[in-house]
Amino acid sequence: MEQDGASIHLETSLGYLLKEASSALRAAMEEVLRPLGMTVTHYSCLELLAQRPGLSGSELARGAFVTRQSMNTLLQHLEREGHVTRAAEAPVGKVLPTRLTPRGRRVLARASAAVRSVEVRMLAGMTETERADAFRSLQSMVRSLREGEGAADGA
Amino acid sequence: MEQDGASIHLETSLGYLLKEASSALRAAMEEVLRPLGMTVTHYSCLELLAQRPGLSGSELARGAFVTRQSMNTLLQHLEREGHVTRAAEAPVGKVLPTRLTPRGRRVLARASAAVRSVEVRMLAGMTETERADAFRSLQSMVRSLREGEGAADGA
DNA sequence: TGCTCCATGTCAGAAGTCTGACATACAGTT
DNA sequence: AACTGTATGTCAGACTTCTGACATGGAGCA
Repeated sequence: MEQDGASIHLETSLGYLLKEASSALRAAMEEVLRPLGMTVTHYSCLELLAQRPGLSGSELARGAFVTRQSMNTLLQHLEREGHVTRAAEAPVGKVLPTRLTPRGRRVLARASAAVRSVEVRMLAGMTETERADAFRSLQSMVRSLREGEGAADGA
Repeated sequence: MEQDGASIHLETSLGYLLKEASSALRAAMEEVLRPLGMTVTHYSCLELLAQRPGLSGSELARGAFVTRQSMNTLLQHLEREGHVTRAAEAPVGKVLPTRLTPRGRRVLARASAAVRSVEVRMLAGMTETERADAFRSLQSMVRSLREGEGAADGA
């Protein structure tokens, strides 16, 4: 409620601000997705599949920024609800291609519109310059962070 | 790994990029925090308390971008470990001020250094212009998203 | 004063995500 | 061909966070 601002270097931290922005976006997305019975991860998975049909579970996990175990759980859920289909046998290796069903496509259409409205609102409050700056600097951030990661987990 | 580029508008979405950057930052932070036995939320709470002693649970929750229920759970945990102390009685209203213990301060010092190294790495990969651009545009994003939050009209 | 509205702290249960572990499949090397 | 390394899918269990609900304390107003 009351910011003195003086001693708070969290307020000047780019990392903190990034988290704040991401949190605000997520909250806004969840707000419009909830009436549709969907979560953000849910939607991300479907959107990914719409744009790149046949993605594997692991690829979807990377695209949605969760572990492949979490994505596996989600996929089982989505398959049970008839939103996606997975090959019973792997055509090659162990990779199981996943695809949207017509029903999944319908659900996604509504969700996509809802999410788009959020992104539109976000962009509407920014100048053209700010949008370009945001894109460039965020890409730079990702690049920097990925560079020195190697230590812990693979890939 | 390979972008066909044509149909993937996720790659040009500012929202997706924001999520990607945030995810990369979070992963990098968790990687350096794990050896210290801390999580990001854990650290956020302590850092908040160091900079604004006496914050209430709800205020901490907002600062760490979690629900007050989650923060409550975390605070009980932190109190049991002797990292923070909470007044048994509310001096005013129901608000329970929380403070760091000397031990909490020591733990935070190490965590803070680790997190700072991540932020330094992130900033090092960006030009001075990019940093300023990132700050300005992210603030703009947050502002836009917060504007229409309560009014989740039936868009 | 009494009433309404809002914020806080907390409990309980549900849901989601993560880590750890294992078996399998392919590529590259020897 | 055999071995090593990497990647995938999956199961199991633990942990974290969330939603829902309730009681309490204070501010504002009739």
